[in-house]
Amino acid sequence: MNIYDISKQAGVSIATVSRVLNGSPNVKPSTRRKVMEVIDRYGYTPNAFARGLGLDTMNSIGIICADSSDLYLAKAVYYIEGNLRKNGYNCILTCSGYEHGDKESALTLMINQRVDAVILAGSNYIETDTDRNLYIRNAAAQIPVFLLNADMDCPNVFCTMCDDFKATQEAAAALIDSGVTDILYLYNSHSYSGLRKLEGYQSACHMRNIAVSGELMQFYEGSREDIDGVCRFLCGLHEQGLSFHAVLASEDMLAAGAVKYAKLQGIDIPGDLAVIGYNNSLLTTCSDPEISSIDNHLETLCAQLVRTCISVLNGEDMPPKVIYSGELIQKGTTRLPVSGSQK
Amino acid sequence: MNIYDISKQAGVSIATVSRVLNGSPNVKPSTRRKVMEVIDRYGYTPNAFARGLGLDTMNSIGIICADSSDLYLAKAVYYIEGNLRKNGYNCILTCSGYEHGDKESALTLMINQRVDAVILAGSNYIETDTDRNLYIRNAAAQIPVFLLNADMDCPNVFCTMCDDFKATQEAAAALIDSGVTDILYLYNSHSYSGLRKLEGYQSACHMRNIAVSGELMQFYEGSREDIDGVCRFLCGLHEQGLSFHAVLASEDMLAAGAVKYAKLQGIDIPGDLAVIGYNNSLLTTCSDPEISSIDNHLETLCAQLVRTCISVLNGEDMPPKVIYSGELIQKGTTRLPVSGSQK
DNA sequence: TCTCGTCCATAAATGCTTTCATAGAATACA
DNA sequence: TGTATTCTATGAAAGCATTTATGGACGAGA
Repeated sequence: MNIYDISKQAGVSIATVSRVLNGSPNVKPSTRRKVMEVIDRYGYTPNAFARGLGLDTMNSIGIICADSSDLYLAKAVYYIEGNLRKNGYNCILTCSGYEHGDKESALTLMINQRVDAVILAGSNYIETDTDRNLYIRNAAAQIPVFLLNADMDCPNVFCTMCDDFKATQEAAAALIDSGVTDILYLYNSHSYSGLRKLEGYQSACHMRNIAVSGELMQFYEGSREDIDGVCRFLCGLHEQGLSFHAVLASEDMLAAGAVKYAKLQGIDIPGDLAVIGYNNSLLTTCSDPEISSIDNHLETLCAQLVRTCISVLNGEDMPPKVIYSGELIQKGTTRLPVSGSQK
Repeated sequence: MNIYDISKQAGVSIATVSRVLNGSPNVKPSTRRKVMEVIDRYGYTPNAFARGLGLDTMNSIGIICADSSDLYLAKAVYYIEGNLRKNGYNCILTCSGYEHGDKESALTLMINQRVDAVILAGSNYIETDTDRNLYIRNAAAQIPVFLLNADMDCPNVFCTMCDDFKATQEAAAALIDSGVTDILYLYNSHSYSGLRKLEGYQSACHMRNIAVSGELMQFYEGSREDIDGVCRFLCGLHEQGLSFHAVLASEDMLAAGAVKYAKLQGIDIPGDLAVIGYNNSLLTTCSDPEISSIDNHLETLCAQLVRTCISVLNGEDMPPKVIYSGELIQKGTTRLPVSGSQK
């Protein structure tokens, strides 16, 4: 059943059927009714491929993320998909993993699929070595690229992000102001935002005239799901005699590991160890005590990102960067004066 | 840059370019080289829409789930997407929410997008009122439909599931055998698998000659993210004087709430309260003590589902149902003899 | 010389959108 | 009231970029 069949049944040309289908105003009401009646009778829906060929779009947008099962990225995908759907777009999802080459080929595949735009969810697509971002520049030469929580200067690349630097800096400063000078910064990603957070921590130390010790910046290499691994990792540091009275983590799961570690060692939280996570995810309320965490307003970020995306696709001029602030949500693992989260 | 341009540059016809592109054997090696060279030089990739029109497929498969940010469904989507990608398919993701009408329209949209097949991830697509499953039957009349963790008898519908009934039954039986006769069954979904689990609980009670009390089967209506809400809910039951020495939950987040409740009330786990969750998700290791949980081998399920899907698309005859067993993973919230998890 | 196989070009088919042209109706003007 | 002008509604046909069925040219083997 194609547009010819419908046109024949309705006694009009295919052009008229097409006009009816696409809501063109130049159709006599009686004709429209006649055509609609036939369409309904046969339950006809236009062939999306043919439509795509003619219009050079199928209204679909690619979402690439490293791992959509990650608590944070899963939420990002969910919010992005929902907003896109409301705007009449559908989403092609690909998980690229964390390997550089795989990220690149995922992007190429998307472009070959002729998506209208591509969204890279998660900052690990941007590297500090700018040469390695070349594949994104190449992609942006073909279709608009939207980055969530990453920053890059490139025409046709639009960034929507949280100021992770500032949020971490403020949190660290608040910890220092509360009297803790030995904050362990714990992170598990060399991604763009991962590094920005690290810099925020360092900056706070500098501002407060505290020496930044390499030992107090620890990189956790284990799986993102292995909370016990984090716990063991911290126990190891403990045994080596490393002393710290706060853990500032780049991700909630690391903070959850820190809480476990403290309990195992009989360390009082937040009395003897303050813990701050990042993302304010479900994990923070599952832990005991609940974990204080920096919320970077993911839902807002995603809504804004999609808004930018839609506007760009509509040919509007859009700012290349939109930056939001993060906010420390205090729960059971800190006891800081509230000003810590204010700007 | 289209296939005509390439054919002109290479001095062959477009048919030959197409043959080269699609790896047809009937091309002289020297011709193939010549064409490939031009293709590489111009970085030509065939237009996916035109290809789709000609072949009536773009090798894409729809994944519909209620909420891809849910811990469990996010994993499901991740595993399914990964397996499909390995097989050369790409995924169009839609989150339908839990409303009946929205589920139906999501499915219709997918079909109009001309996906090759559609995967419904999560059992809430199947309802006990079979009339309400009509939309799935209609969909299956057009393209193959694959259900994860749900059961339905319908041509062109293929089910891959865990035997949630048996897994819950065994867990409940093990609890009873350990001396607990007042098990609170806590659930938050009337979905197919939600009900199967409930029946498993009831069956175990029957088998062990324990009266099934309506009060001991509690439905939690709150958000799937509100662990504290579950805690409050249980505190409420406690205050009403309901007595129970085990919580068997249909989902880990409910179990996490139960653990919180016990701590708040000073109830010893697992001594005075055993807790069993379902899905064996990240939440189980975040909680303290870690939560014993039924693992339904989601990764295996998804791999099998995709295998079935690919086979069906290749025209192979496939069994309409594949059923796996669940397994109780004991952690800190139970102390049962190990045989509980064996069949 | 006939047959067969290999390799490739021509052309039809896929199902839409859209431009262009035009018939007829409606309006303007004398 | 008749003619010129504009609008409205529609059809014909030209894209869009592929795949594939058909058949022809050519060379090799019998």
